[in-house]
Amino acid sequence: MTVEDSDQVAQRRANLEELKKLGVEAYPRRFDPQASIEEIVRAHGGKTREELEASPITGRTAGRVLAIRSFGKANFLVLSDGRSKIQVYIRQDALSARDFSIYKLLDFGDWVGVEGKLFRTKTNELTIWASQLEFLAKCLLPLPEKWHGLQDVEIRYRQRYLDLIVNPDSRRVFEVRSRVVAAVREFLIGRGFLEVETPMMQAVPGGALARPFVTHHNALDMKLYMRIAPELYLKRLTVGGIERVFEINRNFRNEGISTQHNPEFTMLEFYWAFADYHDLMALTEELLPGVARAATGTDEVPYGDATISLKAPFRRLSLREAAREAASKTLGAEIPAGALRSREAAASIASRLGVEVAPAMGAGKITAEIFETLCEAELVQPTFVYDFPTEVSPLSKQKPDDPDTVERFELYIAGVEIANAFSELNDPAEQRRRFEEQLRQRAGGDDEAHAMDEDYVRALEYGMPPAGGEGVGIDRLVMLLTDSPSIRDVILFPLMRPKAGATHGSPVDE
RNA sequence: GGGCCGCUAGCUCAAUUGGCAGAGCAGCAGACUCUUAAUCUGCGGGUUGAAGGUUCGAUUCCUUCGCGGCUCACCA
Repeated sequence: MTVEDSDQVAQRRANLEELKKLGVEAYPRRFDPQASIEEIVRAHGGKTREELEASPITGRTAGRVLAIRSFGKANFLVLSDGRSKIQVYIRQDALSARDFSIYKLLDFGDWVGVEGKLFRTKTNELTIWASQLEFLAKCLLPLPEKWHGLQDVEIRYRQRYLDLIVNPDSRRVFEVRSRVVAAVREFLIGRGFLEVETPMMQAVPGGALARPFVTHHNALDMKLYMRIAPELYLKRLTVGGIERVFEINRNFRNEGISTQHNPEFTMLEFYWAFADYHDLMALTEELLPGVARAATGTDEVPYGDATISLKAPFRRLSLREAAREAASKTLGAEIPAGALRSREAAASIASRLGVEVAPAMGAGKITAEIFETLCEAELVQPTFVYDFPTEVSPLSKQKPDDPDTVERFELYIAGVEIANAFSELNDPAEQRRRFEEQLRQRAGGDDEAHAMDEDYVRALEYGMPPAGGEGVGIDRLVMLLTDSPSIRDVILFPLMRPKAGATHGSPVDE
């Protein structure tokens, strides 16, 4: 039996028909609430019974019916606007016969508008004593149970609207998310950054090492890629003289799905002319605690069993040193400094650690693998991991005294990479060499290696100012700030495999 | 893609060794003029994710498939 033909739905349809017979419009055009439920509760929730009697207040609001408690001639509704709830007292002798008939035909989930004086019941609950009841929309399908709510995570993700109706915590997560994005914008705009939008569909997908989604433009008959990063476009804008620029938008990567990965995810990227990666660390130490306070009220957030302090300064850890120390500890033998610089030594250490080494991987990539395997999960409190091998960083600027190392850091919190930043490579000749090296990697079977982008190199030839650039995973930041274990908990409509027979989202224009 | 786990009424969950598929909430009928998980009385509600197999008999055991969760790999 499907939901749609259950007896409960038949009953709801019958109640709707009864309403129509009474001359009640089933789907009226509008209602004019004087205030939302949230606003009424905020404005008057602190008033005592005596205060409400002394200076009567009329409330006019609307919401979804989440509970009905009936006593014959005296009845209570609970209305919700998704954030707050308010009780409505439905008394037969206070309402017109029509309005009381509407009450009797209500089902859980229906939308109604009410008007009446605010008072406190014997049990001291703020309540609207309804003098008017308007029917606003029918809920034809039964809602999840009122006490346990909706537990089935699959339905929570597929039918987010149900989750939002019955699980206030879910609503809270997306309100925090909205405040995070707003706070990031405010922070950057306040420091002179210009917000822009760059192409989501690109002929050459670049700016990250990842596999793209492919699509096709009919009129131009050309292959297009959903972007994996906005990086190369934003840096073109710094060439154009936009010295501080940022974008908050979606990236698309055709890779696995996990608690930390959704195929489309939201990224902040910003570029700051005349700054380097040290400046970016300092800015990040301001940005994150500020955003946390704006979104949640605190910069010390619970996450799982841990309490994460986002207060500056963050710990700093050299990637090679972290990998060397962790490997020494795991193997029980001190690895000499510099050993990870040699491919032979690095490969030997990796194989002893059980880290897989592909033939095309150089010392740098092997070191990065060792770091990810041994260290990542241990970095619970905010930690800048800095100075990456050049091999894994084709767009970053080298250190002046060490061409095998670039000025790059990643910020780890709760074992997860939250941000990735570097001093931007702006030497076109060196950039071309890096792209060519990536092409060799690609020829060697690495289909995540970076593609050549001739126009980007040309842009650098016009002169890009020295700049620092950083990407921050907004979804992961929101996970952290809402204590959410899965990225799907912070994305309203995460990608799900369609159910067999489902028509939702099927293409109609082919 | 691999491994492990799950899928039973609208929702949340039971069901002993393989032996009549149940409860609470929701729904329906009734009582009740301040309840708040309201209460009380009575009544309906199932292709146990799908298809096969074993068996006198399958929610239970076996096979395949679907969807999901966790995890490993890849990645941010």
